[in-house]
Amino acid sequence: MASQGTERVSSQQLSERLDLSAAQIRKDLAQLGELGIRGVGYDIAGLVERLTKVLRLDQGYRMVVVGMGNLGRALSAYFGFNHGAFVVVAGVDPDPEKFGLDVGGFTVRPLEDLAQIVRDEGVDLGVLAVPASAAQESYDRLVAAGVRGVLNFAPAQVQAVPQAPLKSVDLRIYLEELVFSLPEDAEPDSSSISTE
Amino acid sequence: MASQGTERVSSQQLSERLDLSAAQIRKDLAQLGELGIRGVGYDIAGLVERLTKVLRLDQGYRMVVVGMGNLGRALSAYFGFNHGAFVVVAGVDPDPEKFGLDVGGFTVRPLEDLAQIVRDEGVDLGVLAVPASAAQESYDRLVAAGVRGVLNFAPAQVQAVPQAPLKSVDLRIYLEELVFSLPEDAEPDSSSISTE
DNA sequence: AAGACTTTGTGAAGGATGTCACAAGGTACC
DNA sequence: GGTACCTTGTGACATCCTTCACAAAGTCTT
Repeated sequence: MASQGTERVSSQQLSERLDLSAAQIRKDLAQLGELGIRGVGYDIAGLVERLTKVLRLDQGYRMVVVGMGNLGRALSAYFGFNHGAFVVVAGVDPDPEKFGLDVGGFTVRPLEDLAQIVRDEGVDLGVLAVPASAAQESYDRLVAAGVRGVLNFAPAQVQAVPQAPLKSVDLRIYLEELVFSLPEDAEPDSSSISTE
Repeated sequence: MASQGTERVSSQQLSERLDLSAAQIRKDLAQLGELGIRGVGYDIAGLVERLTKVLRLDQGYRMVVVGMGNLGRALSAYFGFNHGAFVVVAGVDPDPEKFGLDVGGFTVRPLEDLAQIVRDEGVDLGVLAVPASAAQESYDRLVAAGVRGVLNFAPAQVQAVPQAPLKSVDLRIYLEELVFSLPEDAEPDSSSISTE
């Protein structure tokens, strides 16, 4: 909305866009202070500014991607092209054949250089795009190198420490959620689920 | 657990693994019928079987990936290697330079062939790995071709029809959630959030 | 400037969700 | 077989979250 030049928005309009009730939106936004003006609505620029600050997106975050396979390269491109608060500054891999490979923006460097890269580049966050078997070790390396948080795409249980929060994203879950939301075409045994 | 040969599990053990209360797990599982045995716990094989059925993962799902850029290829590999309920059977792209490109398992085909591919290959689901600007059109094409559901990775608002549910995954959200969970090192203006 | 119309912020009510605690049912060991 | 010990399933309770409804506050038109 802001990029389209709109100046104001009502909770009613937001509710339609976000598929929430208008009351819900007002309650939520009121938590951040009195952002709206009665009879008028919310100032979009003001909302963006306040939310950006509350979500801590008013500062930049520098990231390193661990694992430069298909997923690692895809994530680098996905996050790297972003002109927002996030920028991928480096990618590492244990495979020597990948060293020096250009992935648009930077070249792949050895996993061993991780600590040095984090220090030199001022890296804040790590992204795990490694096989499940290497997830825990990679997380530990990132923490030892000094990152403040880690986003994990490996389907593995990783034990985290409080100094470096871990957020895991298992893409298969979304496929499972999707098939569960599918309209069921004549599935007779579903009656046992929806008991009262 | 099943692949490790464990036979039984208690709600207590599950609660530690899943970071939920034991009572919560019992309440949830009890919804699916009396799966456990008092004094013993839950039979893992039985749980897996019941959950697989309830989540509708007892049937296979064939998928086509639209957009064979970095992300499309990564997702194909990610989902395709999966020996579970999901398998990627084809990938399409509008760019003629990509036609015939081998991405492990299949070769990239023209976007125009989509309808035919869905018909011939018995495709159930579509995966959108296209730029945001092409998301809506790609969704419409998938629906016209006859898929039953779509998983969208483009950061765009896509209007869906009830016959083909849409699930959108915006990877940037997870970065934002991660930074929000970061321990705040001396942020003085956060006091206005946690009022009372 | 007065009245009709909007739209926010918010107490109160209602609904949904999670926790507690215990009876019922099962195992294991002597 | 009896006793001590587990563990599930579940009503009752507590807590959290959402919706409702309306006063307060602003705009616009005449």
